[in-house]
Amino acid sequence: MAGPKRYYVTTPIYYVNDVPHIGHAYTTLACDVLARFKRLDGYDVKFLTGTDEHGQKVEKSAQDKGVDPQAFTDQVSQRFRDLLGTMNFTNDDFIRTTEERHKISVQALWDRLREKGEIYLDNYAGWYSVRDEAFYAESELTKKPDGSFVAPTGAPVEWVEEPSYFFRLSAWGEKLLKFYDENPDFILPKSRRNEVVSFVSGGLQDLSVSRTTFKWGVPVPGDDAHIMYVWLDALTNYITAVGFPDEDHGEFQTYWPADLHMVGKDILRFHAVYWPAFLMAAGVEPPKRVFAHGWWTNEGHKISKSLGNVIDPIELVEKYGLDAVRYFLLREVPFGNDGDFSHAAMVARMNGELANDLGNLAQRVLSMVNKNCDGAVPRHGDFTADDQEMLDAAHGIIHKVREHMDVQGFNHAIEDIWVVIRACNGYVDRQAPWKLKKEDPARMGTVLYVLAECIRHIALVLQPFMPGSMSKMLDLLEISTEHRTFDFIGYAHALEPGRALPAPQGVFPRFVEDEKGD
RNA sequence: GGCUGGGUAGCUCAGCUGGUUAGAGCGCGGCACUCAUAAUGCCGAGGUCGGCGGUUCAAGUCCGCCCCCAGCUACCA
Repeated sequence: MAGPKRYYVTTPIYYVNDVPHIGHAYTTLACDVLARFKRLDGYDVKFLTGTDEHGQKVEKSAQDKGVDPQAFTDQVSQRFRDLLGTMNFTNDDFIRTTEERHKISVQALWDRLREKGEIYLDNYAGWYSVRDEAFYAESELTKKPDGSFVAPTGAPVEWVEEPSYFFRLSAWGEKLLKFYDENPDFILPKSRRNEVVSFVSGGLQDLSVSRTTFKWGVPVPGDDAHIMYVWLDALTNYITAVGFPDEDHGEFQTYWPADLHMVGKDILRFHAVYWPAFLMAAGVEPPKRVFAHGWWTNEGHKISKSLGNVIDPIELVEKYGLDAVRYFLLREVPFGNDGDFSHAAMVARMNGELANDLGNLAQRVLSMVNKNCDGAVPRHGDFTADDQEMLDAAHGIIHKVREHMDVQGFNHAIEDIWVVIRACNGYVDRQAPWKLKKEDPARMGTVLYVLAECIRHIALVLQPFMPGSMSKMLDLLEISTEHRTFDFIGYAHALEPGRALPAPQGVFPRFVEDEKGD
């Protein structure tokens, strides 16, 4: 092994006050596929997810239910842990901001920033709406005839001042811009990077990093009247999970800086501006990449709680099947863009690509093998140019997929795999093994062998996307579980002629509409 | 308003630093095949490449202006 192959990927920690929805599943899915891919590719992977459990809203929700915040978060964070199993996610750790390890970590980071003079005490002043429990910028307010101001929500606001600690973010603008410049792929996609650069170029103000208006959070060391700002608290989870503040040993040495923080576009700024600034200020290396993905709409409509059209990932899985959903979410849309979830599109992908292209390919090939080759991997003769070309295409997929995965180009990776799947179907028709059966049985064996090898490679590279289904497909080829990493790509580990195979079973059934239609 | 990215076949989109008849998938039409999950393969249908003007021997591909769409324009997460 040349150099350490390690990969650290994170999801945001999800706010426990939310109910898990498709957005959460989507973010974590992308990370899961990357984590699985890297593991199969020989990397030592750490895949982290978790829950953000502090803040005023949580405190209030707990109060409303008459339970203490810790009991409340214990309960609601479970919903996020349940989703992991439903989606077949393979996180290596699950962090909660209410854990002791995290409190130690955040306070250590705070002390570090304080010692370096990056945090100072001052007053936070602004227009506050008691009704909305939020501060508003003056530009957001509307002036009423009587001279008072009103929030965008229509709520009255008042000018309030409270003591607060501030982080000297204003001092980090130039350094951030230099960092972005030296690390052009730090923020992906490119369009998001532009937005962030433009935002930072516009100048930064110091950031209020403590609150005194509620208690549910990590206390500021040495000043219990203050609770740490939720984002400083939340972002730190990424280093807590690798053992911070112990930077000299164990996981921190192995995994930090993280290779990728996967986030939704709504929280890009926190990850691409505040977080690297906090870290640089504390003398800790920033992560290598932040990728901001897009949002889903539902049948063309924006998703919102008030519209009641929130998509529940569990319902999707029950209706379409887990791997079909995993496939759809990463196939349908160029990763980074917004996408639309629709029943019609889902069924089109399921039937057109999974059932017809891939499922049927495996079924037609394996049925012929089962019926005409004594139910065993066929023996093959010399390969023709056509055979060779087909095999080369199958062997070569990994290179293209790897390139795409390294920039989170999931849909492109899948597209390139499908090019080979379609080529296989074309090869089957061209070679017509059902004719060779009568004319040249030995040649038929060679053709079916080539196809079985192609299916093996296709299944290998698709494992990260559809682990359950590809496991079945590899079972049909009698590939042992130890022979399913990318080390087994190529001739050296080709199928062994004569090995008995089980009777084929369909891996991707077609989706049939109910009589009623929905 | 400012900044950024877009407007290419019915739909979703590729088209790198300008150069032969503008591509893919889906959908549609026709043909072939019958191993397979009413699956597959082949062929085709001709889109003023948002509009106008310009640079060039040559422009979706560069420049200018205009129209339309989306995102960003700081401290709820």
